[in-house]
Amino acid sequence: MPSTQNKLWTISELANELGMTTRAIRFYEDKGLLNPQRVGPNRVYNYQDRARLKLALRGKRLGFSLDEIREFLDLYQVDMTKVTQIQFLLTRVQDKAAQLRRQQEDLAAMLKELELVEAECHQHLQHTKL
Amino acid sequence: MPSTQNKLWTISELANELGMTTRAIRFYEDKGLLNPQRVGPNRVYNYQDRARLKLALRGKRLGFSLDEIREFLDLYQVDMTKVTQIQFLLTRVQDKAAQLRRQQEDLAAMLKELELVEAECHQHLQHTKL
DNA sequence: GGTTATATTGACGTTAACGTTAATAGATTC
DNA sequence: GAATCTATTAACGTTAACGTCAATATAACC
Repeated sequence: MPSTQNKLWTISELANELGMTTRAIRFYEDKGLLNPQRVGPNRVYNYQDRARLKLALRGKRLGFSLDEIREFLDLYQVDMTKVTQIQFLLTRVQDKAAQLRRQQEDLAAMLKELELVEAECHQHLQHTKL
Repeated sequence: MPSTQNKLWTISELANELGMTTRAIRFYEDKGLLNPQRVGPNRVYNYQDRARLKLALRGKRLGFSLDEIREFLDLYQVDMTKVTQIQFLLTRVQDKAAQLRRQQEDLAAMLKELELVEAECHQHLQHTKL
């Protein structure tokens, strides 16, 4: 039974789909974000690799460094049978979440100010129309 | 009548208060983010300069480049008497706002996943306690 | 079987955002 | 008035995140 999970991608297929270069993908591998299988010398990416890469790109859009993104991705690699590992994971997850909530506040503040400027624009344009 | 608006800062005062280096502040000036008065050769910052710098730091926390931050700060420098300038400003403000809303979605998604991981942690820890 | 397409590693180049001296000058302190 | 503090400009150094060749190998096409 062929599942969607069995699909495989070449490096340029992934690069095209996700709007990045093959160079960047290899660079991310150097930095420990990915670890695809090989077929001979060639890299081959599975569904999980692709998911990790997408998560990485989201991290980039949010302004995180590749080091931070690797830390983030590592949160999904923890052995959930070992209690000490889970406890460590928990505190790191909570730290990251707190950081993201601060970032949400920054974002909200920035948006609020932009909306003020927008309203001001509309006002002035209304005035000149009269 | 002395207003809070008349207060002035030296470069190292600002740097200390905002948790950055004087080098960074001068660098931001090179990039056109600031333009403080001078007293002799020395820079002197007023309330507005300080506000701009704070906005810049918020932009940094959100992952924007100094170029993007300058564009953003320039939105506050528009002559609101000239209709064409207002119209141009309006579209740029709306573009920026749209970008921030996409970023909000990314943030929300990331937080949601972290909260899932957190819940999973709690579950596993509960199990081992029994 | 020669060209074209796609892959690899390796190495050097580039841009952003500062850090880090260095050399200099005015202000303050002892 | 010698030393210390704070400021300046200028210049070179550094790290991250890739871009851009170059040399090479395999696969696919005609």
